[in-house]
Amino acid sequence: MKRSKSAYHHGALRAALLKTATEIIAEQGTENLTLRALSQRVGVSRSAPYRHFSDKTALLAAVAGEGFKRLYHKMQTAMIPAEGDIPSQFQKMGVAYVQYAVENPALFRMMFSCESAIENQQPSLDSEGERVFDLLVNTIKKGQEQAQFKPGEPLDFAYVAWSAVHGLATLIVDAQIQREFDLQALALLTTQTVVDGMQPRQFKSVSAMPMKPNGSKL
Amino acid sequence: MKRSKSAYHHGALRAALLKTATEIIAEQGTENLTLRALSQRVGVSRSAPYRHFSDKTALLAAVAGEGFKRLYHKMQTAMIPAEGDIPSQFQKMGVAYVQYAVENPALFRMMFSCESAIENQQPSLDSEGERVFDLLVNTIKKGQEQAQFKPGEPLDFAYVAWSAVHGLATLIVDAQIQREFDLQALALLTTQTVVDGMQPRQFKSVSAMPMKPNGSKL
DNA sequence: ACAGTAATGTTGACGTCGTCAACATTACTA
DNA sequence: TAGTAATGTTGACGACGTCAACATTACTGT
Repeated sequence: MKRSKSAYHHGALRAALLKTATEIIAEQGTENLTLRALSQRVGVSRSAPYRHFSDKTALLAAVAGEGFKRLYHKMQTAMIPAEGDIPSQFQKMGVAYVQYAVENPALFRMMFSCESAIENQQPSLDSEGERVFDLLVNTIKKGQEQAQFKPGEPLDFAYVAWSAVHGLATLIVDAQIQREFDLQALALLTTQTVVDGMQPRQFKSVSAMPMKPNGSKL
Repeated sequence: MKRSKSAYHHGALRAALLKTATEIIAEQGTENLTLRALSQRVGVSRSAPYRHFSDKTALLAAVAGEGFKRLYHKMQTAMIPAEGDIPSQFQKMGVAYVQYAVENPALFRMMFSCESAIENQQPSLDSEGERVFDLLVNTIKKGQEQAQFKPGEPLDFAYVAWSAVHGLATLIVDAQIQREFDLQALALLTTQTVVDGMQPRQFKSVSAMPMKPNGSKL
């Protein structure tokens, strides 16, 4: 642990690379992240990262994994204060999701563009993302048990809800929705609309129709 | 138009570049599109594209513009058969949107990742996208006039609806939702949920959901 | 304590890419 | 028909990701 003398070995290069890469991505965007510039900024030579990551994509995947971990944490803590009120929990998760994207636009974009490019990187990436999704599914299930949400396959509704907030986040991050807009209000309206759309019909007549439209694989 | 003799001048290079670029993007993804490979495939030398596009980004922007044009057309024709029934029009637009993304995953992704990178390319790119959006806003306005949708700023609801279908499309395109899933049904459920969420509070329930238990692929 | 090996970091080099300048060829217009 | 604009080509440059060969340090068993 002698950090003073010969600094030939960095000591915590992997972590430093992840941290600095995240910074550069936030500052200049993922497409402007260069392994050489990253290495230089960390104070190491250009091909040192290859001792810790098989290639650039693997490094990005690791950064994305960190991003998912933080997103998961943010969503989880956001829904705590709404304990008991499922629709409110639901809404707070969604707003936190959008907020995370607004706060980390380039990272957020990279998180979802890199996963499909990698297909099957180390499991951490997928599993982190799945934890967020499970959180959503479970909330929907609980809402259905409490008759706050209409019946139906929770997985399908989870995808619907995820689509709504993910779409809003993506549109903001891709500058399709100007940041001057009241994004907070828009996120609330989006989640509210989804919640309303999932609400069971108050005065139902003949509908109900426990739809199970998912008549295909999976 | 002597195409037989000396083919020093291509004649329609710009169009050929756009066409072939679209093909390569569909085949290998945008990140694997190379100006050199594109030029070679068109049968022209590597820096010929620079006579028609200031740089690679400009070419991609033009391809994206074509993509928006086709998306707009697909949505517009999709809603025609549902004339009069605003919610149905609404839903058909959304499903067409998702379907377009499923059919052109790489192009769809590029269309939205390139726009923010370019900021202010030629106006065609933005305006094409705005035409799609205007279509959505007008449909919502009409729906509100007919009391099919609850009152409120149409622009906000348009963003909500756009977010829902765009999110679904993005998640599919980014392989977050497996293609084995019944995407048609998911698109219908998504649009239906948004429509329900935008419905004014009332007692009667919506008629049966137009779910086709059949079509597993769009 | 120390040799030997694994881990980690460096340097040089290669191939590919986007891009530009200089040049060649063709189209078009006065 | 001359001359200029439009279009296409070639050579070159710098930046990038990546690898092989090498240098340095950490760590292990004895």
